[in-house]
Amino acid sequence: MPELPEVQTVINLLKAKKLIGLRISDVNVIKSKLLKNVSILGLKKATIGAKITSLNRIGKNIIINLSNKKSIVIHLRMEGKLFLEGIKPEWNTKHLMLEFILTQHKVLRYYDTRMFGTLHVYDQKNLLNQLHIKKIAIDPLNVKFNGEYLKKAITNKNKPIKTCLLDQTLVSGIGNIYCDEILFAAKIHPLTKPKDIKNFNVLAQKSTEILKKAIKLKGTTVFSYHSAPNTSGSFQKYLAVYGRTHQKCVRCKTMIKKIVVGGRGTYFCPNCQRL
DNA sequence: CAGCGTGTTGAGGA
DNA sequence: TTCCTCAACACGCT
Repeated sequence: MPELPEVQTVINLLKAKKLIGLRISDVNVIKSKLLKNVSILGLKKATIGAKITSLNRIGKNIIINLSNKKSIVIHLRMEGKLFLEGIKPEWNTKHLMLEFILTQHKVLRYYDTRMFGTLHVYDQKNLLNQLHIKKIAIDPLNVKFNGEYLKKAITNKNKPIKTCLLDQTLVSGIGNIYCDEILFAAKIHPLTKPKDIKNFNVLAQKSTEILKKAIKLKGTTVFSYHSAPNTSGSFQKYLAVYGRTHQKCVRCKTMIKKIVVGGRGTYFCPNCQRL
């Protein structure tokens, strides 16, 4: 379920395992469905021989910058996993889609059960002009993100606040789980229309606060998320509403309700979060 | 066996 | 044109 904290955790772990500085010596494409704007040959030409120089994140996208001024952009979507391993795979290879063979006997492997993930290759100088990258809004960790930004971005929208927070072109990084947690923390009903929101500052603060805490805890492990083999997050211990249908609200003991908003399962406390 | 799901896109409707 | 909703993607789990 990688949302911003899980994606950031993946990046943090890749850095901790010293991915930066390694050179790509070969590429094995097992399932080419992952490749979106390059052929297998194109990917090989663009990456073999290049050194990995830096890693960063745009919204939920992982950006791998190379010494030849190319960037590999990976989006994990629902179930993607990007692990830095040794020669021997440390995960079920049934869902292995791609391998970057690296120096120092390391292999960067991409696994994806549902094969929804995407990989693009761009020239670094063109990266920010690519439509699907350019349209991604700032995330709640950005210094420019605050109540005023949020108000400006969403106040004229006519869809539920929950749907707005999930729209990556308005604010990036938030997914279904943290969205419910943020709205609970801010005491806002998920169906509230943006024009009825009184305190955008609280909403913005809670967004930043919750994502930061989740990064500190290496993300949330529910469904199948793992940031690395043998590495789970622990934020799930702090989930206040997500997945807690028919359990008591941690604040007021009212039963948590589940509804569908914009096609997504949505958990909230009918007492703390009123329309 | 049927239904559900963490994310995003694009088709179609208003 | 612009905004919004919802099915579809592919597979494992309950």
